[in-house]
Amino acid sequence: MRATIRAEVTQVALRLFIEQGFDRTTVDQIAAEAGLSRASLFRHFGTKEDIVLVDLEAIGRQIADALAARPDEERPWEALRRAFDVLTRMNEAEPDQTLSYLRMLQDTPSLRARHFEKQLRWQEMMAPEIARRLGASPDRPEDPRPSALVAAALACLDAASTGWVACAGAVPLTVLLDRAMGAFTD
Amino acid sequence: MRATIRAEVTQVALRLFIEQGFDRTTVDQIAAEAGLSRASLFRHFGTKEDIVLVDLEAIGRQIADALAARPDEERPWEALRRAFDVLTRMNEAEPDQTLSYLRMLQDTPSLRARHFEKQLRWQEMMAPEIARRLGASPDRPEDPRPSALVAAALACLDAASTGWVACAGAVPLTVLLDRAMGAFTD
DNA sequence: CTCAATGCGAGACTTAGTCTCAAGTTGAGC
DNA sequence: GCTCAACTTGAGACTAAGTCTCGCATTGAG
Repeated sequence: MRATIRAEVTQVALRLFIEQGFDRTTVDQIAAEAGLSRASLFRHFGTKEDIVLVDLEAIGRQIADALAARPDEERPWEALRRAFDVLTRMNEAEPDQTLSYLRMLQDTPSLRARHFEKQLRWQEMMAPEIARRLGASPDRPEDPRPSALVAAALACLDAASTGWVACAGAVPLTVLLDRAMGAFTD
Repeated sequence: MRATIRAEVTQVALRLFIEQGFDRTTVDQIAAEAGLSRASLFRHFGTKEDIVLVDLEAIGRQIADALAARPDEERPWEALRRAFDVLTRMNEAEPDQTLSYLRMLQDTPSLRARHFEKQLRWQEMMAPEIARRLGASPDRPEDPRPSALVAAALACLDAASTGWVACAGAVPLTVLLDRAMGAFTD
């Protein structure tokens, strides 16, 4: 099964990355330990970074769905905040795992970079819904407000995550995210 | 002179990247056309991306300085907006050049990724000043507000830049940036 | 003029990522 | 149970980025 293989490779890679660091782990090593060839590994995951970032694709869809499900009368910023509950709930379900994952993410430049690319896709998934709520016509790409709002919300999410890792999860992510996103309405 | 060599290599690389695309241009080709060895090129620029992104370091410092020079009574968001005038002035001075530069940036994933890394450094340069203005104690890294505000402002800048490229520079960047950053205070 | 420091080029080496080809696996239809 | 087609895999060559070492040249201070 495609999904099973991928999940297993991701598990192996995650362990190795946390044990010895992302850069000191080669794709060959991951392939060997996961019991498949280098070539096959690259067929399942486009890049080394994707091995531990593929799931973000699905998470992005979940967030976008949650956003679309928010009531129409809710203001965009509030709707975005609530859509992120998909993530905060994940954090609270597996705090330790999430913490080491985020730590690895934050101090590995190439992973940070790819993660940002994934968030750009999240942005593309969410922006149309925000544009709709703003009453912006979709054929006016020069209106930067939808992208700006979504990207800013994601920036708040990143800032909150960084703070969460910095305090080792002592302050709940929801609180930090409220503080970050609340810095605008004060 | 170090700076002279670098500027010349950057010029050559910029031309090649725009002519044939970033990915279809090899570092060897740039080195050959610029008249220096591959090894030397990598001594001046850490990566291929840096060849056209090194200057962002200095621009970041300029923006941070501009931010620090804003009056104390100005609200953080407004101060950030004004600090970006450093950039909008650059855009207006060389519209065509900036346009093709931004176009290349936006449709080359690896450049986008590195550009984001540079902006993270900008964020680190600006955040302390915003923290000061918020009266946040610097030894409380779990306060996500300074990072959130700065990152959100940069997100607005990116959204505005994207819009500016999308309309081929028809609407001034300052207008788009005002619109993007104004989406929060409405 | 000498010596030390610095900068450069040559070239080997590692690793990510792509591509091709041949062998194996699976599954539908007979 | 058999066959053929479609898909998957592994082996291995290949490209290109980035690192490292070493030996040579240039230069600047004394």
